[in-house]
Amino acid sequence: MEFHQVRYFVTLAKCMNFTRAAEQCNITQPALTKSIQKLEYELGGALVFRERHLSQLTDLGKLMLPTLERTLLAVEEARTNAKKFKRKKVATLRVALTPMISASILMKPIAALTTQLPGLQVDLVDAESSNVFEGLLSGDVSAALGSSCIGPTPERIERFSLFGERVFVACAEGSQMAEESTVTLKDLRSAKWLEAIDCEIYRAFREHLCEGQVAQPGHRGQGLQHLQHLVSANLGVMLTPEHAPALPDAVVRPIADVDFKHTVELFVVGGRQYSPALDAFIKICRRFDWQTLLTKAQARIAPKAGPFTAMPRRQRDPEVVRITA
DNA sequence: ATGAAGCGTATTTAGGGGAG
DNA sequence: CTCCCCTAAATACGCTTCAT
Repeated sequence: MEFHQVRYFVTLAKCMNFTRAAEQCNITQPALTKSIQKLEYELGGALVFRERHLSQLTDLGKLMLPTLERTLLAVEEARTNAKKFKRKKVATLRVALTPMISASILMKPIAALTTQLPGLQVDLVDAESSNVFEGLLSGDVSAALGSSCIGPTPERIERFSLFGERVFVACAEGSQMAEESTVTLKDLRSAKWLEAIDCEIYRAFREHLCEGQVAQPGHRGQGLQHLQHLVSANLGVMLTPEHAPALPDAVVRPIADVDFKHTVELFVVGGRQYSPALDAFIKICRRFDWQTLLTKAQARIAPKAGPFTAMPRRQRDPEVVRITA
């Protein structure tokens, strides 16, 4: 079955006149007749009762019409979309963020990207650490931002380091923990601990530093924002990366006895031909001045948090644990 | 180069309707 | 009732395009 046969039949079904249908299809009447005959032969029965002024669809014709109309619409829609895609009017770039990566860091890169590719649509989606690579490999997302804490990647995943940063603790303004300029692991062990679900940073912090002792799980959330609201309501404390914007009712404190650092990385599938949007996105992310962005983030929280380097405390643990993911 | 498919022109076939 | 004209659909044949 050919597409033009479908088009001719649908046109014929609308006007029920071979000559007029042919005119509308910009062909001659014999050409239309032949096409309809061929379609009828292929479908195994007449589609139209030829009765001059009283021509009408046969039962088979009536049965076929809705399906063939949908086919025609689908093909026309596909053609339109293909044309738009060629003109880059509806291109989409789908980027996943693991739980502790704030979308705020992507605003300037996305602005730069849409300047380069007007009409580009960017979809930002949440991803859990355990299935972010699955999403990349299946093509569900084009790129992902996550932490170096995520560990080894599957063979086909390519990773680009964007910037290194420290990980702090956020607590409610006015809470006991907020009174000190730094917090200790001991403080954290006795605090109500808010945890991000399926998050590589939390996993690294718990497994490598605290040997499971910190976790007195309180409430849990799927990402930064959920936990930040819980912190603002003084329902517990959370880990927060340096780049993350803080809510007004929360303060950020360095962990005195832990120098917890990680690297924010960009993940894509290697060996694939990148779309123009993904190619541009990778280049922009790799060239972007992340340090300026981090400095601004530090300036935002510094007045409350004090200096980021571990501050001497009256009763601090003797040894500073240093871990860099 | 060749064959298949699509299409166009010219012609044929078939039915409806009006005039004589 | 018959003939003629008009309209609609089908057929014959040839040309063009395209894939192999």
